[in-house]
This record gives sequence, structure tokens and C-alpha cells, in this order.
Amino acid sequence: MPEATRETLIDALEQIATLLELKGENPFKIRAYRTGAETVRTHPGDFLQLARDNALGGIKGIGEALRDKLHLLASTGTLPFLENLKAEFPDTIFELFDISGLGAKKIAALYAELGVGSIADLQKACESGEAAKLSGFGAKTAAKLLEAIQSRATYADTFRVDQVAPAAREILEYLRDHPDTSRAEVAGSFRRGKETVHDLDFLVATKHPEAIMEAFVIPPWVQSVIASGPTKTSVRLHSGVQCDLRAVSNAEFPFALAYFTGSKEHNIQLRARALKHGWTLNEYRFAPTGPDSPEVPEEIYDEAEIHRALGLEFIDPALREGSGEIEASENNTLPRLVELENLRGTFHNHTTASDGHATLRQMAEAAMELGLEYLGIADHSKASFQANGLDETRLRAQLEEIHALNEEYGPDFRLFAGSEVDILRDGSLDFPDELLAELDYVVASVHNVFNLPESEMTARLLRAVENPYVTMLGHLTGRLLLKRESYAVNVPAILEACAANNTMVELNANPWRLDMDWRWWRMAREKGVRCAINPDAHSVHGLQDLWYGVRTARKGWLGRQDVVNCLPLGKIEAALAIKRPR
DNA sequence: GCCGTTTTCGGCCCGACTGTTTTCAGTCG
Repeated sequence: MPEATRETLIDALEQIATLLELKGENPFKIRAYRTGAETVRTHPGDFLQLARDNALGGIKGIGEALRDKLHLLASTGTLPFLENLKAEFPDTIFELFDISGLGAKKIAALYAELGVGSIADLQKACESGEAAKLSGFGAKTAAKLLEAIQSRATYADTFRVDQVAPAAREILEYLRDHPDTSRAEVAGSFRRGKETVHDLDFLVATKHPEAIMEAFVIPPWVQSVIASGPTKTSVRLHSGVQCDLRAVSNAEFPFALAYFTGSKEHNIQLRARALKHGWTLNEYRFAPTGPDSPEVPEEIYDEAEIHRALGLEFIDPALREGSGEIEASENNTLPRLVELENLRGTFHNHTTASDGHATLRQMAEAAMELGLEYLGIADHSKASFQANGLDETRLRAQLEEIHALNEEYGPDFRLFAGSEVDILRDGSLDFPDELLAELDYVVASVHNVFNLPESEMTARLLRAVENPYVTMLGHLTGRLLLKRESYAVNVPAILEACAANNTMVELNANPWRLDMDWRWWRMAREKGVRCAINPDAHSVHGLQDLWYGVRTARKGWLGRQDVVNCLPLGKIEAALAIKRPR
């Protein structure tokens, strides 16, 4: 029996929603499943365990029906209701939803009329002319579908944030430079600080939307125009990233910015709150719901004023995931989020001693240039043979070198000597405690044998957490975004142990990792686990990744007091030594 | 299927764009 994970639950609800849609079910029932999936995804607690324990009562968005199904799925690993639905369609039916221009109605028609149940079938039906004959379809539709099939094969539909960030900055600058632009912003999931994005959303305030629309499609980075109207244009960049642009008036801008920043769940909650005040809220304005509504708020120039009109303090875009931020704002319990400027130093950085590209001195000087007070070095240990891991002799030599450099740098900057020590298969470490005791701190990470069952992997990590010399866990789940899934590990159990043992957890700021995931940090914070934002830099440039780390920490509701490397020199030493035996 | 200051039934967000239509359905966000 396959062991259920949180992902299993999310997938199941989403598949049910999709299949019900294909069957033409009540759209609100379908939405209930979708909302449920989102609730499972964003719930700050150990949702899987709650589902196993049948303890989902009282969670908003999970009613009786979903509660029972989730309990069944979490405790047995299967859900007959879903299996029966799936049996009505081929397994490949889901891939048709990846084709842009195809939704449930068209897919249902294609399947019912032509037996199209896969992308391969669709291609044939379009090429043969059969698809164009269907009611609601036509020659243009068929041609667009073929184009979309091609596009899906050519381009990724999801991108890591570092793959789109340079384009986002460049296009935003271009829009702001336009003489008809009064304000411009990037909205969407990029603005919310997500680790991956599907597209980039731009918003411009202008009196001449047509001029902006025309300018948007001209630059050399535009590969093709997907859609183009008087106030909305979509283009594809050469990299495959889709970019959407909306133009609104200056008065509408804050409403549109809030709307297109999302998330969808956040927007729905915000609109519901507006309705309680007697107003509708859309992407353009507040409007009274009826003749007896109170006056709509005037003079709204930015998002903070929208929030204030609804009795809320400003909600940072990073928090707008519809997972309790509106309640927290109402109760004035939103955290004051950590900022890049709060970081005083960072740990887990590599040098040429293992697999880095810069020397100890180059890394130190780059850190000073960034205004950091200290830099932690943590090269690989010997078990990471592929990464030229250091053995005991080489580590001791590096220790000497670090001491000498610290002499040279004086009191205003310090290198901390550490190691990224491998957690071996049985949970023991690659170096003996006596050697670890000579270091200022230790990052412990898993670099091999990723395919252990969850219980074994959890036990392996727990043993490292309990070691008195392990200062922090490195990249807790081992994921590489869009490339390698996390290994199976019971994150809540690890966090519990970290809290009990004063072991920190790294937020690995490398945009491939961003690990531990932001969805867990609220739980970590509540348990009192401290975060270390580390770039895992393998070069001087890699230190810049701290920016991604801070964005992710903000999504995890972390403030400066939750992030250990906000501590200045003079205070950080005690934090690093907190576990050490005297 | 979920929810409740409209409270156990009757609502549930909505606007832009496209293509197939001849006033609108489907998709997308």
C-alpha cells in the first residue's frame, strides 16, 4: 500500500475536482474540492497526521465530505471514490489540461465525440480535421491547439524564480521608462515571493493604455504575441516565459495591483470582507452593494489604504496566500518580516578547498563588500567525495588558515570555521565529535542515499539533530526545484526535535533549493526553532542568493528575531555555542 | 460541497480576450 503524503491528499482533491468538471458537475461542488486542495496545501500544521487521526474538524474549507475522504485516504492510502471516477476516463486525460486553450468543456466534448483522451489523440484529431468539425470548434481552434501542443513540448510551464527574475527586472524598468507610464509593478506570484512561477504579471497605470500595449510587444526579448487587446496583452519571451500586461488608470492601480498580486484565495477572502462592509471589491474599485451601503472609501492611492479601509493593517505580498494572514492582520498579530538589510552574516559557504570556485580570502572579501560582519565557511566533508570533501587533515589546515585571516581582519569582521558534515546513512556524522568540537559551528546535511523510507530517513536526521555539535541542519529535505523531489522525511517530527535540542534549521537560499520550504516555517517558528538563512555559496556571486532566502523567509512569516544570522558579532557567538557542552 | 452578522437553505467573483457565433460560450487569471 503506498504511504500517503500531504501531496497525495492535494493531488487526490485536485483530481476529483478535474474529473467532476469533465462530468459537468455543479461548479460550486468542484470549487469546494479545489478550495479543499488549497487548504491542505497551505495548512500550517501537520495536516497528514491530522487527517490520519480524523482530527480535521473545524478547519475552514474542509467539511464533512472532504474530512471523511481525506481521513480514508491518509489512513489507508486509497480512496475508492476517486478510483471510481478515474475509471471513467483514460489515465492520460489529465495531460489535456496542460494544453492552453483547452478546458473541461472542450475536453469533455473531444472525449465524448471523438474519443480523444490524450495529447497524441488530440494531435491526430486536429490534423485530420475532425476536431474542427465539433460544435464550438473551428479551423482556428484546431490550429491554435496544434500550436499549443508544440509549445508545450518546447517550453517549460514552470520556472524557478531565478530563471525569471532578471527578465522581470528588465521588463519592469522598460515599462517604467515609457513616457506614458505613471506607475508600474510586477504582480502575481513573483511579487508574492513564490519559489517557482508560471508567468510574470505586469501592471501599468497610464492614461494611454494603447501606447503601452504597443510598446510591450516591440522589445527584442518578445518571441511571440499570445493575445492582444486594448488593456491586456500577453507575450512569450524567448525563454518560454509568458508575460501578461494590464493597463489601468492611476486611480484603479492599487486595486488592480492587489487583485493581480493575489493569491486567488487571499482575494476571495478580501472580497468577502469588503462585502461585510457593504462594498464590492474588484480589480478597479470599491463599489456599494446597494442603496443602503455605507459610503465607499475615497482617496485610495495604495494597497495599504485598501487594507485600512477594511479594518486591516497592511498585509505584505509575501503573506497573501489565504492562510490566515487576514485574521492575523485584523488582530494585529502579523509578524514584522525580516529584511535583507537585517542580515549581519551567514553560514554554509564553500571555497576552493572543496567544490567552490572562490578562495577563502575572496569569499571573505566579498562578504565584507556586501556589508556583512561575519561569514561562516562550511566546506564538504570527506564522504562527499564527488564534491572534493575535506578529510580531517585538510579541515584542520583550513581551520589554521581561518585563524590567520581573522588575525589579519581585526575585530570588525570574522570568519567562522565550520563544516558541512555529511549525515551518513545510519545518522552518524562523517567526522568524530572531537574534531567537530574544534570548529565554531557545524552544518549537517544529507548528500546520499535519498531513497530511504520516511521512518528511516527521519531517524537518520533525528540522530544528527541530537548530536551536541550539530549547530544546524542543512537543506532539510534535499529537494532541487523542478528537478528532484524531496526525500521522504517527517518534517514536523524533525522540527519538534530541533526545538527540544536547540538545533537550528537552515533556510538554504540557493534558488534551486529554498529548503526548508516556506510552508513549514510557520510551524518551526511556533515551536521556537531558529532559522539560519544560508546561501550555500559556491562562488562570490553565490552570496547574492541571500536575496532569495530572505524572500522565502518572509513567506514563512519569519521576523528578524527568528533568523539567527540577524544577530551581530558579539551576540552570534553565544547563539552558535548554545548546544555545546561546557 | 461548504458556509453562516443574509445562518440549515440559498448563495457561492468576475472581467478580458478569443473564436464561433449573430449574442455568447469557453478559457484564463
